[in-house]
Amino acid sequence: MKRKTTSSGPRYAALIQLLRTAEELWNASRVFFARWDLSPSQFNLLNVLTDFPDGCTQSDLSRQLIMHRSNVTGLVDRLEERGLVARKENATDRRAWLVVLTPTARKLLAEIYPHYYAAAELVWGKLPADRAEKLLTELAVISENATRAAQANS
Amino acid sequence: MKRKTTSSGPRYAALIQLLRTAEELWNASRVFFARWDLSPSQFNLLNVLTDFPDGCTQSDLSRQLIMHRSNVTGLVDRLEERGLVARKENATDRRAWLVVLTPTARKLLAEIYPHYYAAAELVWGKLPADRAEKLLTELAVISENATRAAQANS
DNA sequence: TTCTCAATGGTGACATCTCAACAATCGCCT
DNA sequence: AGGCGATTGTTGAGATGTCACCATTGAGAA
Repeated sequence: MKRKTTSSGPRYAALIQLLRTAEELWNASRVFFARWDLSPSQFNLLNVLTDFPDGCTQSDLSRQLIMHRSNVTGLVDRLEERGLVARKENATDRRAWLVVLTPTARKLLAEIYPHYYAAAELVWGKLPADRAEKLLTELAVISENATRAAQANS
Repeated sequence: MKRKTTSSGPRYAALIQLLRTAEELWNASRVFFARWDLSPSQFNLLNVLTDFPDGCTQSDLSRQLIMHRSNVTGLVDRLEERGLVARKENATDRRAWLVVLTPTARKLLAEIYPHYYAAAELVWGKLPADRAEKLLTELAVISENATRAAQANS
C-alpha cells in the first residue's frame, strides 16, 4: 500500500481535517446516545421539545433542527411508536400537528441529562472556559464562511 | 410559539453548539460539491484515491474514510457507473478488488481542486495560520475526548 | 497437509437525510 | 365573498450510513 505524499496548500489540508473532526464528533454522539437506543437526531428533537411545553409544529421542528420537513415526519413517526412523543390536533391551524413530549420521554430525558452533562465536562476537559468560548466563536465564523463559500459560483 | 429559557450548564450548551457547527460545516461541503454532482463522501473517496496511484482495496478505503465496509460497496458501485472509478482484479489477493481512479476522474478532480483551494481560503478567512492551527489542535483533543466520553459507561 | 480463524466484499434490513410533487389549509388582497 | 399564493404535512425516489450475516479466500498452527 504505497502512499504518495500530498503537497496541497495547508489551508486545504486543514479544511479536510476540520471536516474529519466534525464527523468524528457526530459519530461520538451517535455512540453516546445508542445506550438509550436513541439517535443524535432523536435526542435533539426531544431536547428541542423541552423548550416548547405547549408543543411545536413539525415545520418549527424542522427549522430548529435544520433539516427538511419531510425528514421530521419519519422521525416523529418512530418516536410516536415508541411513546416518546404525541401528535395533538391544532385547533388554530388544522394543517399542522402539535408535537409534544410524553411523560415517558421526560423521564428518559431526566435520566440522560446527568450523563450528558458529565460527558460535556469530559469533552471540554481542561480547556478553560474562555478558550472554549473563543473556539466556538471562531468555529461559528468559519461555519458562516463555509456556507457562503459553498454557494459562491466562482 | 412560547419558548422557555434553559438554564443548563454552559459546557452542555457549548457542546450542542459545537455539534451544530459541525453539522453546518458538513452541510456546506455538501452544497459545495453538488456543483459537480458529487456528494462529500464521493469526493473524499476520489481524493483518497489520488494518494494511492496503484489502487486501493475497498477495506482500505473504508478505513481511510472511517466508514463501514458495506457502505463502500454502494459508493464504489455508483462511481463506477459514472466512470470515475474502476475495479481491477487483484492478483495477490483474489478476495479484494483494487479500486483505481479513471482518467475522467483525474480530469474532474483537476477541475475541482482550484475551487476547493479557493473555498478553503474563504472558509479560514482572516484567521491567522497559527490561530487556525491551534483551533485544529484543540478540536482534535475535543474529538478524542468525545470518543472516550461516548464509550464511558458511567 | 489440513484445519481453523481472520479478512474481504456483497446483501438485506433499517434509519437518516434530501428533493420534488401533492392535497389540504391558511391568510391576505381585491 | 372570492381568489391566489404561501405554508403544512405526507409520499416516493434515491443517496448515505449502520449492522448482521454470508460465501470466498488467505494465512498460519497443529
